[in-house]
Amino acid sequence: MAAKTNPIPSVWARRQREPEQPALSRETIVREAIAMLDADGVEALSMRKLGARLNAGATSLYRHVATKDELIELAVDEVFGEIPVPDPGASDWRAGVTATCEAFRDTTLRHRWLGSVIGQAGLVYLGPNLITVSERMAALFSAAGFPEPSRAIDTTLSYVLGMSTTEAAFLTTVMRSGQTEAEFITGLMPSAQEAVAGHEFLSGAFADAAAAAAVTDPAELRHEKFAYGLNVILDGLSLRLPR
Amino acid sequence: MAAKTNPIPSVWARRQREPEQPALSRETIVREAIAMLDADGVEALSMRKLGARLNAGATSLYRHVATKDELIELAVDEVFGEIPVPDPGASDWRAGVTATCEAFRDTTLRHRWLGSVIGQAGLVYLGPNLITVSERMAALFSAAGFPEPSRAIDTTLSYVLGMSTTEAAFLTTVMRSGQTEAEFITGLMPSAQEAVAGHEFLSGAFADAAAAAAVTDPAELRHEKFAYGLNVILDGLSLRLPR
DNA sequence: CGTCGATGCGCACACTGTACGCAGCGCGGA
DNA sequence: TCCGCGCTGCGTACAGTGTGCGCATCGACG
Repeated sequence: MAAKTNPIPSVWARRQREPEQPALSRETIVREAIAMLDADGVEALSMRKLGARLNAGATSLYRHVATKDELIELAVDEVFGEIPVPDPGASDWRAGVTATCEAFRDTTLRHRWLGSVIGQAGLVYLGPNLITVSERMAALFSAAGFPEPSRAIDTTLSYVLGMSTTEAAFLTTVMRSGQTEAEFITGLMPSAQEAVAGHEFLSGAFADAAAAAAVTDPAELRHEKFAYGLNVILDGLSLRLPR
Repeated sequence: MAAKTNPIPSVWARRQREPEQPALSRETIVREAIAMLDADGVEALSMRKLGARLNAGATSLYRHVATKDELIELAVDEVFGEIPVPDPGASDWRAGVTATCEAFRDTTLRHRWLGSVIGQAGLVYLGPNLITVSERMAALFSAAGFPEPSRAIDTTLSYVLGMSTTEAAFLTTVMRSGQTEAEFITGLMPSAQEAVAGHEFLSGAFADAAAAAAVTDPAELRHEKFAYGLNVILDGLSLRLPR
């Protein structure tokens, strides 16, 4: 406080204080926003809290980012940058596409807010990283001989998006409950049981699911479910390969 | 105002005023909420505005609905009630599943906010109408002889959800622009062109898409894309039918 | 007629995104 | 060396949000 009311004696001492503090920049803002989103979800991200986290006022952020929505767009494209897509020729097209889809799923599960905001704004972002992912997937499908690579991309990514979003939302509610996934599931069973009561076919499916949950790690079950659907799609696609 | 400060003379006259006004009930609240959501999207729904629309105060709604999120849950399940699922035996299983998925898509496009809120809360709603849809789809797949109907359901619905969500988000931004879909697309082309410049495969796909857009109704193109992916999935599934 | 439960409402609180105008710093020109 | 200007950050302010709380009213029932 004394330094503040009388800045002269400490002025150049303070200059040297934090040479690594990069002030405010679009990159640090986006990075920290992603950290907050990862930690507490999309409704916990507020400009004031983000500013505080960067030792800045809320409105300072607006020098680097036009609006909160734009910030989120930037965050979305940033995490799309985490998705690696193998080169065609590095392997079987199926292996390449599978790896890409798995990476997409991993990213969505690592950043569980992705599903919500994509639901609000769609995949229409056109951010450079998403474009790169698309381009490399197109290369994969083209090299495999698919006549309409973009159709294949749309089909696969829609599936991956829908499934991962559902998974991410589920995991979010699990985490909010403070329980492990297995605990949450067993806790949910009574009401689920009741919900499917009287529904002939669902009761059967429910029984099967309960049996499976009793012996297998829930995360593994989820992954298996994801892989099943992905294989269905890849099978369907390969029927469309010429010859 | 006179009537308000001195209510006596008009009191029983006023009672007869609007005998059809059902006061406030959970159903009317949900219905009106859906209307607001349809009109202006999820971020335009506020308890105060909804209350005003029902000639009520904002907090009155809380007598019938615990929280805004719960209200949205109710709205979601309500619109799921619009999805008809044919009986097994009414037709080919493929036709039945296709009809269901088309209905799901139609509902999502009619209520374009669905994608956003499902992204936030997942398909974990367990509302009665969604359960009914699942049950009837399970019946469809079971009757066709699928050994694991729930796997088939998860795969198809994930795809439909992902694709419809993306479509809905796109349509929302189109509407916000005040243009028709075709206008919007042609307006978007320059920047899209620029975005894919330097990306070999995407440029090809872009050229194809532009050519197609020039001769065909965009809505039809979207539907075709949806149907393509759905057929891919159904093809993949039918490989899993026992013999 | 008296009471009670259900319903609606006004107020208040904490919090949001963001427009606006001011304060300070560092740098280019005189 | 000094001046001025543009860039950055901040404090204040405004309109709007979800919702807890306690009061007023009103219909039904004992």
